Amino acid sequence: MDYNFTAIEQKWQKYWEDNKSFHAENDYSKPKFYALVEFPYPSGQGLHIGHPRPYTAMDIVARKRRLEGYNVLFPMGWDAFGLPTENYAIKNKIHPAIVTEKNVARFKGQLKALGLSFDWDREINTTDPDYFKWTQWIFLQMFKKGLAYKKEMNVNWCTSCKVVLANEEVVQGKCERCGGEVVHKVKSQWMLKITEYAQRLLDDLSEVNYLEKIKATQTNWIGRSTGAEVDFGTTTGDKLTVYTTRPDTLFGATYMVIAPEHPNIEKWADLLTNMDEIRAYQELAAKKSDFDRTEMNKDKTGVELKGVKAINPVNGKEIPIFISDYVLMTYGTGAIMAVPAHDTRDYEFAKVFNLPIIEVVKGGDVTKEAFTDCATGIMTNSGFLDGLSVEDAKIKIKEWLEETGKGKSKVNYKLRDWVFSRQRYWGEPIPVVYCEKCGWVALPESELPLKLPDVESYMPTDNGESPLATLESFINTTCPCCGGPAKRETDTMPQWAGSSWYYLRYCDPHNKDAIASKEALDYWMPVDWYNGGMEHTTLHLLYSRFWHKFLYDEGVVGTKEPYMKRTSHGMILGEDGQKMSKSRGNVINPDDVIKTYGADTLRLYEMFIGDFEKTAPWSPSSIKGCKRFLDRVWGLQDIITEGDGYRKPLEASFHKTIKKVSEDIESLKFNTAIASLMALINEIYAQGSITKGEFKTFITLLNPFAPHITEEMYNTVFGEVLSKQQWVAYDENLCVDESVEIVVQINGKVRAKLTVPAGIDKDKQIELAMADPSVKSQIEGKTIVKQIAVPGKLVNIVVK
RNA sequence: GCCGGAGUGGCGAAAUGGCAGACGCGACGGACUCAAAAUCCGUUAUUGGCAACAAUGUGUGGGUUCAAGUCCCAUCUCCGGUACCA
Repeated sequence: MDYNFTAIEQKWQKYWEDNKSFHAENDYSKPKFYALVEFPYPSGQGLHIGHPRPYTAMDIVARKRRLEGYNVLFPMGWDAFGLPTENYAIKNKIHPAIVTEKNVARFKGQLKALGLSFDWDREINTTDPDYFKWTQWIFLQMFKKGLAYKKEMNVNWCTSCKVVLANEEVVQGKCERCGGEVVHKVKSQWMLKITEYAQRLLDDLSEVNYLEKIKATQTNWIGRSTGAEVDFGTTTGDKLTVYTTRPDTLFGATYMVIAPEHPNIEKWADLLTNMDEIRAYQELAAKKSDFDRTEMNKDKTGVELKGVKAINPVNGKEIPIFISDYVLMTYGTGAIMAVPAHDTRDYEFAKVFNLPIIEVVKGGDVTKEAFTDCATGIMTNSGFLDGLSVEDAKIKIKEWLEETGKGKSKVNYKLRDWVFSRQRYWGEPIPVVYCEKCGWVALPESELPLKLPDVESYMPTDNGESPLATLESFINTTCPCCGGPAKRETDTMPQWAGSSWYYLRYCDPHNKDAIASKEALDYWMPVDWYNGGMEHTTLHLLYSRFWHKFLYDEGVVGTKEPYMKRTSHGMILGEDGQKMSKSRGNVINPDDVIKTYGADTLRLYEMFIGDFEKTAPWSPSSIKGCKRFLDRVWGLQDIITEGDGYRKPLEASFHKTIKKVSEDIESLKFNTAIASLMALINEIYAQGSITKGEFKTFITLLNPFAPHITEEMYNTVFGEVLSKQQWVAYDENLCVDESVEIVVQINGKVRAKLTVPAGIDKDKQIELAMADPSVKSQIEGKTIVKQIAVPGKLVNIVVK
């Protein structure tokens, strides 16, 4: 009963392509549905076996929506700027655009072989100048609004390759490519002020339907905290401002710590008597990579600033100031008040440097450890706060700070601005020039897109500049503002740029005058359902929400949020339960699977493999079960009989299965949807035949999962094209069998099973249970305490 | 440390508080075959029993309930993310 899947799949893929079967119409009167999957990075390795999982899932949703009568937009494109292509180009001295073209062709062929119902007329590519023109345009709008700015930043610098590395290229403190030592180096970088949108990015999570874990991850990443800024005086007459979430513990502040990079150190240089020691510590801290700094976690180090003291504003006491690398310049004010009694890090530091520890909240034992879990405690040793609860003390001290002008309430975020520069070739050029007279100036829009020039080598320069920096003809230009000589920016944008707005371009991908037409955006946006990897939650997903909100403020888009619903899929692991990798030798190639079993089987198996949201190991033997199922489906053609409706013994099963499949697709429970179809086909084979009406329903339900075989079979039997038909309906009333089996429990243990008519009421059910001979004998001579009945399910008789 | 998530047969996994193990894989037995593959039929949580059946069973220990894989408290292990964030 094997079927020729290769011929059938090629036939229907060609039919869909020739007939533009999945073309999203620009008919704005129809109800729309916008289904989106993350566009892939077209790597040289070709499609990974993990790619079809989310793609098939959303393809199923898209196909079902079309059958339900929606105008569906389900597009695909290429996120093609990026490092692997550039590294390949460097190594093989070939233009990255050529590598990209080759990789895209391969990926496209592979995706088409999966029978995914993308609208290929809307294909986009982030490296296409007609596309990145608008990426650059958005950057310019941000630049004009002051959201893009230059800043001196620490970057990762490989001392061996002499290049700037992205964080992803730094593995365990070493360069991913050469294993060389990676240190920090200060470079001027373009930054985007995502922090300006922190509160809105947080607030508007309540308006979207994302998985809870996605919301939680974004919330934690944004990291809002409330507290106060407190001004400490110093013996120099300057003030030193700290941020704290625990202003209530101000009386317990026995010393201060500032970041090694804190600007006040330079200011006080003349007063400090141990400057040599301080300098040495600063150098040590600067040399440390992020890796070393976290490794050094255990032992607190630091140096006291001798010659300057701070004054605790609440009691006028003079306290010492230290520098230590556990205080970060990038968070809060780069300075902290240390309350060793109620903060673990401050406690450790105080122990090392033998500093006083004053308990200000009762309840712990501060001679042994810091008492941090003290939200319900009572204040002590705290002057006017004594006797108050921590909660009340927070309010009172904030009032005091505001009244005395020594501080104020303050909200802080962990979220930091987005480092937007890359000293690389294969990215969008940043469309600004530097003029001695006018500073940084935006290119006029008429000069967009600013294309990448051809260069000799794609290798970054010796001092870490982009390869573009070697091209005098590219760099030297005139200032759009004053007409004088100016130099172009040679940094390019990060890979995240092109993917931050790509979903908008799909709405109107060939528009020459705008990102997309207003009508197209108003009709298609927001994306109704966006599925993608959890790993993009704090980067791509957050970045694109940020850009969308900016475009909303600019009046370009009409919705506050880009995506209404966001779900996530689990990874597919190797047969050994490990991540697939060449070195482990557990990689499965989708081309091989399609050749052996066909695309329908691959799709079905990836959906059947387990809970869509969880990781799942690949199983070469389990996929056979899915092929076997499709062979059995193919065999239905041999047992078709005339007839329209559902025959009695199968009627309830059909209605139940329609319901189950319809609902399960909506909640991503593809595995149980398929299981119910398998159960149904077992019932059909037990009957020995299937009517045309039953066949139609079965084939339609299976169509989103296995589109090729179902198109072929439908076409053979009915002479029509299934993807143009309608989804099937069920009748809730007909989902119940005429009679059902119930269990009779005695004291919670199953003692008998009865067949009763459906729709039976409680009393009747109890009556029937009590009449059962085996039940009768088992409760004989005992006292009935209670009788519980769940109609259609069970009876429980409690006896003593 | 903190934030997520998960612990159920030989394996992948199912179960609105109501028969634990649907569906699939594998294994075992049978049919077809000269034989094998494929296919079809049957069995398959564990223990005891020829059997009807009984007892046990969802990481561990408690609890709530007529009834707990599911709810509550505690605890262990694993996976993912994140981390001197004041």
